Amino acid sequence: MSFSLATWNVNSLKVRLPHLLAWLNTRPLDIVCLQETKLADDSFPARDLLDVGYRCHFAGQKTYNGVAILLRAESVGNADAVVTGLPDFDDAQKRVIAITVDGMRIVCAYFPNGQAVGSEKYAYKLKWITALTQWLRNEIVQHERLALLGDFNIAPEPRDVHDPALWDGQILCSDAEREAFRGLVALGLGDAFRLFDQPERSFTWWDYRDLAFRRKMGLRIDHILLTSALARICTGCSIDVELRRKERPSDHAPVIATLASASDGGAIRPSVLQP
DNA sequence: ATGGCATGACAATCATGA
Repeated sequence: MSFSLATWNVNSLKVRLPHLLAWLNTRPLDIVCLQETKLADDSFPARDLLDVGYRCHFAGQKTYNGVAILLRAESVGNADAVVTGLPDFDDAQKRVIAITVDGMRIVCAYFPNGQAVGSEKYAYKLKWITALTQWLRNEIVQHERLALLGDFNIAPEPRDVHDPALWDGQILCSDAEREAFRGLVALGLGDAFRLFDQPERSFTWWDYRDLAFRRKMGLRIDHILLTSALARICTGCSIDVELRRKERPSDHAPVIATLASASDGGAIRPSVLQP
């Protein structure tokens, strides 16, 4: 038996709801983290998702940001210890929701974009990531099995960028952002995608403009990070680019990680977490 | 240096994204 975790920046859940429902019908993922829902909580389509078999937890606002975690009722238990927002970081922007379910801590995050290196939004981005990292340091102590999924708005390495020279030092690729990403990894988290051999030019976001998707001009900025206890039972991680091909797509494609169920005993493959 | 495209709020442009 296996268990799947996914993350997808939908760029408006209102517009992308048909895509999401069709996707979940053909591919029954167990836990799905969404970002940029852009919906106030009283507008969240909980009914439609329940009709296709998912219970939802969400923290949203009108127009901007907004995060949600969907749980497949058939295979996943009830959520506990729901947290929205970062403790000790006063912020009106809805970017974080965390739950405990089936012995796992699931953290869904929409990192700030940062706009431009040196801007006020860039400073906010770095401060926000510092607050996230501080909070997770304690969460990881309390939850051996923790997954951080979301739109990180960081391309961790040059190979995560279609044109590394063009993007070098730019927003999403600056030294401070990449250092912040390594700071999260240093908590004891592994990038699930890099636990496995992957095709070159694997990306999760492509600009709507300039036929960027068709020209394979993308960035890998959406990630699934796992503690070693989960990385040990992770059997695969991939990007579902098919959703980016559809009519009126999100500019992001989902990332999916597959875990062996705890009952399988775990030791599927050795941990390859970086020190 | 700027716009390209998409979304939402709002009612013609503007903020934001990455």
